[in-house]
Amino acid sequence: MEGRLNDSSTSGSEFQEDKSDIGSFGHDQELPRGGSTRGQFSEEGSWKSSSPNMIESPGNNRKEEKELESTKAEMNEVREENARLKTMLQKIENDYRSLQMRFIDIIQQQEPKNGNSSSNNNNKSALSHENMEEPELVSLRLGTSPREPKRDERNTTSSSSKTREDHSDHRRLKESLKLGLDYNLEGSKSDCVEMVALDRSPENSVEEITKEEEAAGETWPPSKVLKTVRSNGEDEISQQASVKRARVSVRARCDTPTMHDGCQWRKYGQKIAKGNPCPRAYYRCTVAAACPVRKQVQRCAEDMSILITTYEGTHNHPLPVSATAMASTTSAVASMLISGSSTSQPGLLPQAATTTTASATNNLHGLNFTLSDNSRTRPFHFPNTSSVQPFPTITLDLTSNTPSHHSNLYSSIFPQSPKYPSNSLSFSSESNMVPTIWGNGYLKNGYNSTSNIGSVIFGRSPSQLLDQFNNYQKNNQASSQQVLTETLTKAITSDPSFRSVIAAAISSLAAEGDGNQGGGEGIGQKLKWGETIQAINSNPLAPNGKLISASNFLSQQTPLPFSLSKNHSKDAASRDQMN
DNA sequence: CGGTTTTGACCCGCGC
DNA sequence: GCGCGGGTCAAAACCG
Repeated sequence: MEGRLNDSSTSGSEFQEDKSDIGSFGHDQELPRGGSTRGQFSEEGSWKSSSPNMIESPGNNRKEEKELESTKAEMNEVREENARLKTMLQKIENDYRSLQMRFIDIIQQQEPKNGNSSSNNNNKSALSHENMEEPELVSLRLGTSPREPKRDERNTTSSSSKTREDHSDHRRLKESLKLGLDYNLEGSKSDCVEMVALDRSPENSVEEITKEEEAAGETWPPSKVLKTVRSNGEDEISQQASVKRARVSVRARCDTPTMHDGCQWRKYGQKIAKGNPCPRAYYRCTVAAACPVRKQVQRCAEDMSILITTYEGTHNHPLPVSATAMASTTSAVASMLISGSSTSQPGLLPQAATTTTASATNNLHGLNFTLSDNSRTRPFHFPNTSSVQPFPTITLDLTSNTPSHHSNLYSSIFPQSPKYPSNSLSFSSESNMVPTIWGNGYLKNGYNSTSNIGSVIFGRSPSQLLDQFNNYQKNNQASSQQVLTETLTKAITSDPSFRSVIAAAISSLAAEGDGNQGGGEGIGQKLKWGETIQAINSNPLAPNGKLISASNFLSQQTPLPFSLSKNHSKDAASRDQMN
């Protein structure tokens, strides 16, 4: 897979067909594994050419042998690194456990004092209290609350370490914990709702960053805000906002006009995009009036059965459980992109940043994803989307059973326009792990507190994912959700790579401090995974107490201070202002 | 009647 | 400056 993007960015669309099978190639999953942790594979012409599809002439055999050797060597390196990462993860888990215990102790001590002060505090107290009772039942909200960013400065040292420092400040303590990880008892519906009530929109967070407002999510209207920002020329704000606006694109086979992702959408526009006879539909989330989330839906011109849904923004409201799957997935993936695209690029993909190929592929413990830097290369045109991609875009491809095309679609579908010289991150369900499953519509009770829907289903083949997806669409039954939950739990607990991914997402969310991602995923995003959460939460911790950029953490184990890329923010900002 | 969809117009950025 | 294309707006039409 990895090679595909390279190919796509350098060779043009002709390669799409040839390499389309690479993804299903047996060791495809194996090779990338861990490769992402370094980006060593990024310069691999060798990497990609190891693919059988590349063997088109006898002369290639020799070359291929060499490449095979080098690839093996790389694999060994990667394995070693994987081992290191596992060790590190283990250590971090232990750290987290101790911190968690400490936190519980603190809560227990503080609880009697604070009693019933404010409603919010009540909520938090309740949550904390519940955590004490069942600390292992943790709900994870992959989005940071809008407010978090503000506290992020404090919390860049990680929520955990923060708790150590501020024993006296109960509220801050709780809030800091809320930042990267919301604790919640899954069993309590009301808790879920209230938790969400604490959520604030990402954009709000942006505003709050600058205005230090304490107002709740009322100030939301994103477009309004943006317009105001535009008029006021507050570039920084808009930049910050735009930085967050990574897009997550999901490709899946779907017969219906739009995928059922559990959210309510209102169509506000339709346009025929150049190069694709199929109209592109624009939807807004209508679950909440001011929800900034939008999605674009368009059929793939190459394969009409493939529906490309691009999500942008973060929900600023509680989501129905059935919607959290997609929301949390996109949020997590987007946050990975955001964090990785700016700061980690040099670390992750040194080659990508310096070579003309400007595209590199990696694999995250079997989670294939690709970082492509098209800032220098002119991505070949793909008929489906000639549209400029103002924001970094991640593609989740669930069409891996597609015999062709898709291999290169990641790069082609979302050619990073020169306009936005950032990395794009693509996931493929071709890997043995990954992606997403959707719920279908609302559950009867709105929020199903008892079903801890895993939003990301790993350890399944693409076809399995699709099957599950179809099941979801057809049946919309809690039973299948239960299956998913189990699958998720299993995957999470058994596969450190997933934990790493989630850790990346969380750490990036926390590290960004822009509070964008999260708000909304709120309640529903409760990943029931017991101790796994520990690893996730602790991963971001760097030795120096600072949060590691997710990608950096994953890629190099080297704690690097997180910083936002100005390039990104600027470019994205200009786009943002359009809204 | 309220919410959603449709659809032409409009705005904006970009490239030439 | 102009045209193009993407994205959004908003009035009208549609629907349950």
